[in-house]
Amino acid sequence: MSAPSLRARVRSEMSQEIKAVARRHLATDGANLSLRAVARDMDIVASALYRYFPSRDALLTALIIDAYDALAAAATEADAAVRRDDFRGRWMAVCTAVRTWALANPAEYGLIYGNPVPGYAAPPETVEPAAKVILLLAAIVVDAGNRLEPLTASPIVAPLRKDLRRLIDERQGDLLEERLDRILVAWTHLFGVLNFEVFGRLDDMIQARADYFTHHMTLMANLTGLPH
Amino acid sequence: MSAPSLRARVRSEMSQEIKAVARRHLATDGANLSLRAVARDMDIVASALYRYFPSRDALLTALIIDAYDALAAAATEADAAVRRDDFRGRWMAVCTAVRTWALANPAEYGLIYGNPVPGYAAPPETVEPAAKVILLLAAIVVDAGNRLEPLTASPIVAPLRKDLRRLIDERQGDLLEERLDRILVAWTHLFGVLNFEVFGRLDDMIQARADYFTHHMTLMANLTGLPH
DNA sequence: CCGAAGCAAGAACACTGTTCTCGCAGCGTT
DNA sequence: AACGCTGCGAGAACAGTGTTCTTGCTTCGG
Repeated sequence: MSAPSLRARVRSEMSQEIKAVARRHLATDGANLSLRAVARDMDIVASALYRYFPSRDALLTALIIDAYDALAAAATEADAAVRRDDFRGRWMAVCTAVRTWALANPAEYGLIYGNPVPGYAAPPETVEPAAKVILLLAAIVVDAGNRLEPLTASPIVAPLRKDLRRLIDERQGDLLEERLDRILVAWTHLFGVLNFEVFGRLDDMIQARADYFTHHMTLMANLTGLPH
Repeated sequence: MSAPSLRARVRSEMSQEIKAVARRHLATDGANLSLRAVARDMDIVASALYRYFPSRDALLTALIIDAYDALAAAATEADAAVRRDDFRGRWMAVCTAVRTWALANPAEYGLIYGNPVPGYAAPPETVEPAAKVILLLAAIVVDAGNRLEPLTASPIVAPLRKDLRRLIDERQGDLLEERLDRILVAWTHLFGVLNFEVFGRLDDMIQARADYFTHHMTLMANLTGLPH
């Protein structure tokens, strides 16, 4: 592997800096950041940005991909830091890592879990990191294996069961439909709470928001039958 | 009460039509609809809109308020159509009414439950209709009274308990903290599922989406102890 | 019937994303 | 060493945006 040419290196650094500046603008202007404004911040003329990103949407897409990757990385790292057989510890570690990242990067979180931008279709690079969190949760449950607690009965109707079966088979997983069902409930809830918290819907409702979050995700752990 | 002057009437009709056209544009352009475009659609020059709304943000605000009101109305109506002592029936009626409205008006739903717009602070007119759904759910639980099932134990930490107590007292409600806690869980979950569904995150994951939703909200009814 | 008020039109300003052209720098090759 | 190619930034230009202001016209109330 040869050393990258100087040109290539400064090009990559430039791309990174553009994204960094754009990320800063994201925090204040949300998804409608201005290309010309980030160009101004870099003492660059707006058209120069087009050497690096073919359009504003492309820049946004790059930011979205980075956000997915960063969130997935934070969650994965948190999981890896806990003893493998401490299932509840891993569960809470993943959940709070997602929350911490979301609160630290609310604009980027909003970019990936808020309103989808109008004309925009999620590029294929995002599907794998987007699935990462739920895969981590599922892995914890699978690892818990026969130590899982039995589930409170709640019948799953046939069509839904088929969807669940397909999802399990697609990944060649070893999981009961009922169990995956609860994982989906927990996953849904995780981002449900976070949307409310990050988007400010809990502001003058709940002060003990960390406790609130922990409590919710503990209930979800119970619901999926994670051992105590 | 005197009849409104002709001027006042056409003015109000004009405002309504502006909002109607804007709503149409909302569906395609999302939150960044163009004032000039809605003006064009009405064979009107853009500056004329300023006779009715002082700014684009004001128009968006009006749409947001309308959306809150419409959603609250749909939920209230659904609840009212069910026998008072059919608690689970009322619960599911409210939930599916919210879902039906959200799926029928995805753009407006995104406006009120998606990314908050950057510089924007929710006007006070929105807090009451915004709370409507959770109040309806709470009312169902309160009405169920002593027919509620006991809750699976899950300790609530002191600071969070204080928040719950305050919320109950603010409305002079008759509710245990534990019970309100579960209502909040269900409320969070309701909009968690809907965000995923409306924003397309379930698209190639779950086909039986109505079943999925019903199942989730049934689990939530169980979790809050609604009688069968 | 007349003055006041409400309204729509149009021009203007400061922005935006995007495209195109034009020079200038760095690179590899003959 | 000189050439040309390629990547880059600057600048002008275009279409479109939100917003403001001025200018007339219409409609209303006294």
